Amino acid sequence: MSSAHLSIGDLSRATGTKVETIRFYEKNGLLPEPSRTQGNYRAYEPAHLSRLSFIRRARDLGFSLDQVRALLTLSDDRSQSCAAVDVIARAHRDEVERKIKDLQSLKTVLDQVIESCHCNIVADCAIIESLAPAPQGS
Amino acid sequence: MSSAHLSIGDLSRATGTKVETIRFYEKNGLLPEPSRTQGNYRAYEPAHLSRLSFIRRARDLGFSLDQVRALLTLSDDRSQSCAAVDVIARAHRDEVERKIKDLQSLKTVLDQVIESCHCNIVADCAIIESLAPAPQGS
DNA sequence: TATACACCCTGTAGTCGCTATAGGGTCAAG
DNA sequence: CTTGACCCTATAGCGACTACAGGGTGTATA
Ligand SMILES: [Zn+2]
Ligand SMILES: [Zn+2]
Ligand SMILES: [Zn+2]
Ligand SMILES: [Zn+2]
Repeated sequence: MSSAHLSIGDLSRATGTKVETIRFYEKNGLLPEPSRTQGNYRAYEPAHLSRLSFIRRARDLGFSLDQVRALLTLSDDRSQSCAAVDVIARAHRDEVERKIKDLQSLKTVLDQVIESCHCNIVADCAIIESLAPAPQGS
Repeated sequence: MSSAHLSIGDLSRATGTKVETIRFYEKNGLLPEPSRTQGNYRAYEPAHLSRLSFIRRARDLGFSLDQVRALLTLSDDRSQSCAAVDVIARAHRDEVERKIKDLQSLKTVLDQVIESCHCNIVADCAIIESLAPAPQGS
């Protein structure tokens, strides 16, 4: 029946996840504890592999571990409304959107600062000047 | 002469930096240790305030503490060429640019995933489906 | 003078999502 | 019988703070 057990290294290779990370997910309640072999090795079922793939895809999409935990719980109760799923996904997208905007205005400032530097000595450097609040002298 | 000493709270209010963060900067060599009062309180000079402002502005622009440290060192030796300043600033801008691109393609995927959800039950949820690698049955 | 209160001190531990050791045990092949 | 790949636990580190715990200081007021 259970001849198809997978080692932690198998899961690692199958999902591109470091072995330590898989153990970390287990310790943090994202991946259920598998059974063990005689030699105390973790022996995973195919369901573990599915679950780990789910976690990794969600992580690749930038969901936090808390969000992944919530998504996993939701996906386990398949008769529920998916409204809660939608809330999590939209909240995450909004945050990504906000980060993009923040970084874009940051880049605008950086571009200006860098543009203003004419590569003289530090005393005249516009980059440094833009960081320093006021010249110390006078 | 030195009647204008500033307390750590003064620096905190003047720069919008938490007191603990100021002590953290000191411990990590970004802000030099100030003299102390009789009661062992930190007593800052105006130069400390300038330096802290510099740090904060650089942090606001997203420079890492290592980069800030380097910028501070460069700004202290005002006769140097500003080429090194330029290198740091451009490297940072490139990284910001890269992050924007990464987040934009991430957002594209999230938009697609969210768009595909028609708010039925979890069993049919396109968001969950896009995370799960394959249905367990069959 | 007591005491309340705001402020300061040190030191340590927590956050997030891993990653990297240290110091061992297991298992199959040669 | 030893090598080597794999596995185990436990702990500490990353970056950049933040949040205590458990005190001390300094001043205004009842
Ligand atoms: Zn330049
Ligand atoms: Zn310059
Ligand atoms: Zn929906
Ligand atoms: Zn849905």
